[in-house]
Amino acid sequence: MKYNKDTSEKILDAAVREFETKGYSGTRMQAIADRAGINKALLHYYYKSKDALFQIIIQKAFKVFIPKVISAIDEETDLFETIEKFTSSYIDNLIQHPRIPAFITLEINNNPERLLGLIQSSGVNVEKFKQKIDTAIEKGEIIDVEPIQLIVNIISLCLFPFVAKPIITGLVLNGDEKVYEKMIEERKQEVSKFIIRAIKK
Amino acid sequence: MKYNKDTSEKILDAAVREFETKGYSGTRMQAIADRAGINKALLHYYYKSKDALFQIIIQKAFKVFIPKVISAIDEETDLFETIEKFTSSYIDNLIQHPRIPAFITLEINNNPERLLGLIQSSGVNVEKFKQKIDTAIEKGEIIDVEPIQLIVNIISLCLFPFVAKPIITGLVLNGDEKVYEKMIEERKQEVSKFIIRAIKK
DNA sequence: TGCAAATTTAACCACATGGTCAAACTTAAC
DNA sequence: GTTAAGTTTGACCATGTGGTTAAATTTGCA
Repeated sequence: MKYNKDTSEKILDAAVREFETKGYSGTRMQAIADRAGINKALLHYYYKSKDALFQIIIQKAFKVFIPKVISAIDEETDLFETIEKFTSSYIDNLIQHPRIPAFITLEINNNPERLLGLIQSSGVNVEKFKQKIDTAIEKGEIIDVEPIQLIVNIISLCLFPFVAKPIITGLVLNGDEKVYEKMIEERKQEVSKFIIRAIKK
Repeated sequence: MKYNKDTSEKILDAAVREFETKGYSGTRMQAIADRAGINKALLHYYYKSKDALFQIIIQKAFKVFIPKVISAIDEETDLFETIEKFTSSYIDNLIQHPRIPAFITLEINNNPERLLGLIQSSGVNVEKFKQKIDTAIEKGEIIDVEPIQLIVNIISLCLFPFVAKPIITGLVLNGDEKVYEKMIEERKQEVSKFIIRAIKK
């Protein structure tokens, strides 16, 4: 018998919760242990250091997203369908893991090197998407846009509502979480409609 | 003679730098003192605690933005002009204070209560903007959109590129800061064009 | 110049934090 | 039940942290 899978999972769950809300430096090993219902020494028995635990969690977070992102872009469909598939599946994924964007934002601003390597080596390929945009422009399907601007727009519209959930809920929606959730759900359709309307000839 | 304005400013500058990049819990009083070229006791002589210093900096950050945001929305112009004025002046402001969005995002996810009160009491009024959108729909100037979705879209397109600067620069722009700056500069025009094209009838 | 107030400093404190360790406990196989 | 490996624990340590204090230095002004 080796590591107890159950305990190991419990720790990971607890650590994700703590890191996602408090960030790396705001998270206390004691808090993770408490949340997992174990003691600090056991925590260090399973994961040798705070840094190691953090690294593992970041990697898991990326594994959730990157493959889906890639598959949407890679498919041999036209630009409009790509945008539709990408935004809806991306937002859908984000609904299931809503705290990840804020977490990544937090940490990438704090320690860009640590995360950038991870993202870059994960195989996301923006070039392919740029080419699709260029092709659509040549074919006269969309207006003449700067591919980078369009890509930034798409990412912004998908991600920002998750990053800024407290601001949106508190400021625009008077603190109503239900309205927030409904709005996000609608965005699975609305975002691509909005984008396509903005670029279609 | 009372507090030395110069020293006080130097401390504030240093503190802003530290808090903006490291967040509240990641920031060390010693680091602020070092950056300001003074020692820790003097730091506490000017600002009684880390929390107090942080509070002052947040309030300053808000004072920079809120008034400009309000003035753009308040003007008695039509929706299209409001969007143009708002996005270009907002992005322009962000260019001058590029680290504030990430800073606010970090802290609002960490401690929503502390910041939300501040924002809410600052007099930002989303209702006025909603009404402008409703009016434009009634007049048939724009297609039938959910005002909240449009507002979230506008904010997302303005803010996200600043929040996610390291991701965009690293992943989409191959680490080229100059390209990033050029792209942001162009967004002062591009964002409103994009939005208006998406909603204009 | 002398003095009182403002400013700056080095040394210090209490406490929190990440991490360790040897001992105790569980478990499954023989 | 004995044993040996894996698992869990309380007590502990070194260091880093925000914050204090009393004494020294500088400053403006009579």
